[in-house]
Amino acid sequence: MLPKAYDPKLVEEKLAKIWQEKQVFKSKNDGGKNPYVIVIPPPNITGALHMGHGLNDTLQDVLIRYHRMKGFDANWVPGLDHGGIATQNVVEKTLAKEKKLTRHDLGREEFVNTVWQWYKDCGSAIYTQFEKMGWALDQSNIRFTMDEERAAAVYECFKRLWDKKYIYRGKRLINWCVRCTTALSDIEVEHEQRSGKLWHLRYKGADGGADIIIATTRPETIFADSAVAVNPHDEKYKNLVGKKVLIPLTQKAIPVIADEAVELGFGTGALKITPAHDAVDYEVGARHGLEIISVITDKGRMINVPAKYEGMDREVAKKQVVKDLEEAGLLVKEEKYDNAVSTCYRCGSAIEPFLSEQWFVKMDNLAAPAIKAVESGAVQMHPENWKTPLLNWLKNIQDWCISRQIWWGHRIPVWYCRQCSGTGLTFAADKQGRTQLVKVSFEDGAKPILSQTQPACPHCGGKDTVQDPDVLDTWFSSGLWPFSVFGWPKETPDLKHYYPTNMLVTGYEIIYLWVARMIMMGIEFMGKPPFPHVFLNGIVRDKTGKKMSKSLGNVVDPLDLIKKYGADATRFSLLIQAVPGKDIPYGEDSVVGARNFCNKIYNAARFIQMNAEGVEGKLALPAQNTELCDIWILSRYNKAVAAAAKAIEGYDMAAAANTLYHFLWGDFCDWYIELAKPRFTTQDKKRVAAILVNVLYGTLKALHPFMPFITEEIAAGFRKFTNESAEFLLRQSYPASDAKFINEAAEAQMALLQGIITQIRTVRAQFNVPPGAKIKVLFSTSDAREQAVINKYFAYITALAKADNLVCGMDLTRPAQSATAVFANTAIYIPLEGLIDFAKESARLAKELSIVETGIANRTRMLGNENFVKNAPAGQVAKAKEELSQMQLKASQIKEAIAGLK
RNA sequence: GGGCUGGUAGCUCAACUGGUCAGAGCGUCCGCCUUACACGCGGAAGGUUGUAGGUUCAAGUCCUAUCCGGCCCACCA
Repeated sequence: MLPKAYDPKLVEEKLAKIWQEKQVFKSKNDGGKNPYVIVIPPPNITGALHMGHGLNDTLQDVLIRYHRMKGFDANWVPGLDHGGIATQNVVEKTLAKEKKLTRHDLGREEFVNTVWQWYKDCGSAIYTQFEKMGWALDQSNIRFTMDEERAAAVYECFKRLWDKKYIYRGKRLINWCVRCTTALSDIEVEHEQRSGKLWHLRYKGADGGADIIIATTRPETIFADSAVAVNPHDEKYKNLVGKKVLIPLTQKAIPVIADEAVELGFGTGALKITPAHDAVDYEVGARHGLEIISVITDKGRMINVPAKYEGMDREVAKKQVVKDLEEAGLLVKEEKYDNAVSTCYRCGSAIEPFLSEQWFVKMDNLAAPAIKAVESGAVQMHPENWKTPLLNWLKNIQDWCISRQIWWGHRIPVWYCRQCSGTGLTFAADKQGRTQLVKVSFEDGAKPILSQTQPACPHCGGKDTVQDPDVLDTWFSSGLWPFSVFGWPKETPDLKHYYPTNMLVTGYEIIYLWVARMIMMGIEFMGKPPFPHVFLNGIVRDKTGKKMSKSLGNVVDPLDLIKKYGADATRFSLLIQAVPGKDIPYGEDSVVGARNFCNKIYNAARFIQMNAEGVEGKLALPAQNTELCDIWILSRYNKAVAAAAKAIEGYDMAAAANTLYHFLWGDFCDWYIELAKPRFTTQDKKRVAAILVNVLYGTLKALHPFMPFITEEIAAGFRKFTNESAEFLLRQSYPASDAKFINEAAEAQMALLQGIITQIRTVRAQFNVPPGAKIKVLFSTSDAREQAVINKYFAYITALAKADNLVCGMDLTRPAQSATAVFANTAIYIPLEGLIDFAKESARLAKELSIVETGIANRTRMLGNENFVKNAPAGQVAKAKEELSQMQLKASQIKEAIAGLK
């Protein structure tokens, strides 16, 4: 005898191993089957997987397993992302915590080695999680964005873009994170409303001219001011344009200029122009040929400022400058002001607009065909409402800053010669006398060397070449993922067979960072978009709807859930809430519910097994069935399976999971199994067992993509009754719905019986009839068909409503001392001598009556409205008529019952 | 400033192209250890579908306005 409760621990670990050993997840590129391909959004190696991965990858797993069972060569390509800045930050933090070292203590080479070691540890932890979650990922086939093949792809991509002159180096004002000390691309910057202050400062007129008051949120940058700008149409300042004013604290004279960028009416109408530290100012400065003065270093410290402030942190300097301005009487006003602060998406520090030399990719030519692909529907977003934002982004695309001043990542494959100037490099000695790369310029025909490994200089033959110190944006390599995973640029058989992929499943928060880049790169290098469909999943939030974050302490760890409830329950709890595109508020109660469902499946199987064991041989589904509940369950089953498949194909996993959940728990367990119980002692035994086994087995297959472990485990025990030869469900076929089993008439008959049974149960509960007591019931109907059904299936009512001595006839009289219920056209009389509470019964009936009367009134009004009769579809009118007559009958029966009470 | 999105039972969410009495899970209440399952069984209570108008024979579903959330994009100091 099996234990009463399902214990996932006993099966999950075992099956996860067997699946890998027997290579159940391996795809076979042998031309036999159509491919169905999904490349995994490679998780960053920044730590353990979280619930977001749990959802995202489980959705992919459902699609992969479903298509595998549908006969496709389903290939879910596993892999990891090196994660650039994010990973470097994590490793640096660990290093600081564990060894009190910085990356500079280790030096670049040693640090990079440390990260590789980290990758090994963190990576293998992630692989273990893949297995524990039951994801059908072939572990022998893992890719990593930094492995050799992917590095080759990155190099090839860089080279081709360089050759097309899409990649260039330029001095620009870029987004700089002073904590990570690196440049970021525009989309790596987040905007956050922070409460701050707006200071009004007095800039005195030079040579006795008028003063100007400007408003700024960044007083510490006044030392970098090159001008004060006003709107050209601003009457107030018209006479001042061309004059000079003095920067407070330094008395440096700067011109007053007119520029449209200044908005009339905002603040004081005058804007200090600081080209080196503000994007707008940079443009204004360019238009007016202003001097660019940097006063903040890459670490966020003050430089080129009066000695007093030199070396101060920018935030400290801000306070000091305000204080000094106040003392100098030049601070006119200080007001509260909320403004959007740009922050680093990796560490949250305030971004500093920073003038520096960086590598860029020119994007407009890459975006154009991607726009076309999205507009034409060659790439479709699900849900569709993301199409517009994606298009808007592509249409307003900015050049992509791809260089990062960090150590972990693909090094920019550009080399310079230290022996000649042919590669565009200028060197100088720094304070310590080390030779530093100071300036790269490809003007004057200088050409750098593109190479993955150290080359000799093609210009002078010198061997003293040095590689560009920067690394590429981590998204540069992930943009190539859908084809780099198949070995591109090599023309491998896999590349041919599996590209383009069928589907991308990812979160909407990385549409621009990743999805858009893949589309552009795929078209550029492969000639085709990498996938026709993008399925966007929501974010898993905590149960109050907040984003899960370590700082809030509301993070749920999938591994904990697995330990407590099993992987199937963890998966199912996510899937049943996975409405396309919607965020999921996640609480532990949902996984408890899913765990209970697992137990329900297990126990249903246990029960069926107990009763099927005695039966010899196979249990084929009977071709002909005459018993109502058999016909009914087969009809329900075939409908459920069809609905589940349809929902999966529409990416509505919540609908699919719900359908199967309710079919199995409701129809199958609550009704069919209960009706089956008494039949085990009759001639019907083998037939019932056969239907139970087959419907259960089919349902297990239908559920397998959702809960792979428990379904595999149970199905394995039942396979001997079936004709299945394949050992694993993944190698068996997804159940097909067979229309010949769908029987609306049987479902209607069964619905009548279910309704009647429920009515009787309600009455029993209402009047506290002892659960064991059998009660007599009379059915009085005016409908011959209903009479026939009830008469024929007395047994169902006896069994499920604990009734006895049933009598069914046309228009019977209501016995005294009985409770009355009405279902369809049948009145149900339950004699309850001594048990009945007349007041209670009267109240119950009155309530019932009022509901029915509302229904009657509605339908009478509808049918009395000639526009309804004229305009509504004939079916609707007939339905209303039918309902009206039934309700009228019901009302009269209830009235009669009320009148007869006593 | 532009765009997207949501406001449905105590909670979390469903409801296909407008058409039964708006559903489920959890929670609550009542009764049950009925020989698969108390991680269970049976039953009940609970909703003017944010608000105000409109279109329609018919609206949670379409339109307008409005209030309250959430998100994304954008160079207003």
